[in-house]
Amino acid sequence: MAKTLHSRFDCTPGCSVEAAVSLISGKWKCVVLWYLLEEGTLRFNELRRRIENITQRMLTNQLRELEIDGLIHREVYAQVPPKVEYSLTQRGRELTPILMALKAWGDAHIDLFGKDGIAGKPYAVAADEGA
Amino acid sequence: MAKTLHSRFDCTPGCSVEAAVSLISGKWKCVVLWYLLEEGTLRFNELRRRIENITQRMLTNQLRELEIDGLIHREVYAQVPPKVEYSLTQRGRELTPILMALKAWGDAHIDLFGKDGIAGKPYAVAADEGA
DNA sequence: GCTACTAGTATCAAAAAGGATACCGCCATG
DNA sequence: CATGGCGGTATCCTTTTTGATACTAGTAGC
Repeated sequence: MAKTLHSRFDCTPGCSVEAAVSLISGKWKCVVLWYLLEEGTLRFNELRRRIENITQRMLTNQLRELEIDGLIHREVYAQVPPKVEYSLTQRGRELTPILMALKAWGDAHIDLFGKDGIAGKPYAVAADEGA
Repeated sequence: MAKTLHSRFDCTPGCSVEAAVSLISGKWKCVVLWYLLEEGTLRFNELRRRIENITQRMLTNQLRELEIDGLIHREVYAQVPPKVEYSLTQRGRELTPILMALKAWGDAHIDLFGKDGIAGKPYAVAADEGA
């Protein structure tokens, strides 16, 4: 299977695959992206309540990084009490195929992740069908 | 755009998207996967020479993790000098759509990553087209 | 007056990831 | 005899990431 697709591959260090992965590698980023994809627009505490277990610091953190990377939009309303809404940018919405592919793969191989899921590390059960 | 896809989304903490991402989040993992996808089977030092800048320790490390996750196959030949061949498992090959989607996105938004690429952090240039 | 809500910060500590370097046995080559 | 290729380990250290906790300002409700 190797030789055929050879042409368009060029994963030198710093390639676009690496780059794209790095944008969604934060511990909670894909969850945030997923919720925003699902619900369109959410306020800070709405996200916080949905995600559960995430600390305020981490949520702020992940949101900031996603914003810096141009994947989400942050809308601040000059009110009191404060109101801040988060939504996907166009660029963020374009991640959809990636998220879908990830989900498809994850669902197909869900057996890898024991009952404790990815959080609890031991997703072993190596598959040696060789090459 | 939100309401329509609602049905098959269920990104609770530990969802399959998170899980899948975590398997390719290592610093060199997607590069390794890419090379194996491209070339089919490679020996340890062949990978090492291709990747450049990776230390022996990190390569061993990433390969071990990929093996544990069932994405690559490690074939040891009882020779001297030693010979160890790495290749993708079926499960690993099924990552292809993900890698492709990542590459497509990365290529489309390559402008995000300044001349120093992802390695040098500052991929700013936020895009505020709102939602 | 006390409480809670909003969307955060600040500070500290712990854990995980990554990097540098040196070393291993064994063989072939020079 | 020294060197290099092979596929790693072992050890130590630094950086990055994540987590826990406490704090902020201004308003509303009790």
